[in-house]
Amino acid sequence: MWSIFDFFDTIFRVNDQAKQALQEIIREKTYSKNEIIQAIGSRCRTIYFVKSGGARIFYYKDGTDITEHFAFDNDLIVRAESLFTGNPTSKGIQAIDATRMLAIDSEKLFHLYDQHHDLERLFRLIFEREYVNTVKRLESLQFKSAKERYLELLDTTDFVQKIPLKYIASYLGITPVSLSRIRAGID
Amino acid sequence: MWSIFDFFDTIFRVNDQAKQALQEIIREKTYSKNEIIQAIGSRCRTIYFVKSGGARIFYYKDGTDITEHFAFDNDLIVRAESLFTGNPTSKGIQAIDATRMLAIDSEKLFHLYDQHHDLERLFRLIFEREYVNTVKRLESLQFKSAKERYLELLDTTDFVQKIPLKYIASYLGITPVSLSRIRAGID
DNA sequence: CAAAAAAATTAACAAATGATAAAAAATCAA
DNA sequence: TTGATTTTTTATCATTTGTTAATTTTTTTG
Repeated sequence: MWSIFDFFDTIFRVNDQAKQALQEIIREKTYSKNEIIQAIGSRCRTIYFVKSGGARIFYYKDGTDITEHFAFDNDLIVRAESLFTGNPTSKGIQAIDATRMLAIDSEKLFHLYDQHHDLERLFRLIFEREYVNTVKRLESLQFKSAKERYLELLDTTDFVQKIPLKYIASYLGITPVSLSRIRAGID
Repeated sequence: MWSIFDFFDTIFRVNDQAKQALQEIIREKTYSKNEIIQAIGSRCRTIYFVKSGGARIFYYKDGTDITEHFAFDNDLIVRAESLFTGNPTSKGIQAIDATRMLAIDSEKLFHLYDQHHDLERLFRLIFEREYVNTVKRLESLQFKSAKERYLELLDTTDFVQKIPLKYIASYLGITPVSLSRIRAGID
């Protein structure tokens, strides 16, 4: 049977005690389409992995809903600026589809780091990967045109079909109208 | 006398053996203005902390020099997409000014993680902060206007005066001409 | 210091993107 | 299924940013 540990093992194989301890703080949760998983203004104290379905991190800028991040199969989803600082964040998490999540309480996990060096290493490596993804995305936003960014997204992300275009637009840093225009210009 | 450990201690206080082991792999290096510290195309195997002066991460997109990152006093500077993957990167590091750096060999450091849990924790926390900074910058690039981004940079970064405007322009994702226009429009 | 080179500004026009409104298409809910 | 709602597209015009080129200012170097 499939388990998140198959995925963890591809990153770093932890010893059995660590695995057991981690196992004990993992909970499975299900969300319906469009359900708010974590509210805007809350603190990030949960580390989610998408088991099925998908979710997004979003916030409002001048009343406009902006999608900052997408997550699908096996992807991690956390609001880093809160998780790693303890500060509340103006970002929320919402299910894009009917979604099953694995949820890890971050405070419990961080405590386990003291007893299980292996867990600290596993999650260090997981978050390093996430950090690298963020740098790549930065690069894309900094100097690529909206059209380039859209084509790149089509190219690198499976599941694009599952995402409403209005979410994709703000993710790319443009308006839905602009995205329509760009799509119309591609044959 | 001032030491980088004063800074490290504000993040996480490591035990004496760890401190000693880390001390042994720190080297001080000096660079002259505009000197290339790490060449484009190389692998990132060094973690730098700026002791004095400043540096930037840059790359070329369609022949145009783009600055991705600035670092000044006490700031960390690494090319994460290479450091954490082992892959070569198309980005380089250049001194903006006469600069003194503390340089840590990353391979040696990563090996020390096995013997010194404390060091793994210290650097995990350091890179988590850096990750949070990157997320903030992403937010800025995704939906703020060039003028907003410029004002934000003025507001949050000391040392702006030390940076040539051409570097600032590409950092903001705009051309130098555009930046001049924005500056002309501020009274 | 003076000449040369590099950086920054200004101007004029082009291209990309935003804003608003209306129409068409897709989705949702009774 | 059907009417209502939401999403996407299309169109028009405004604004922002890019491009090129010329000019001014600053920095570098002999």
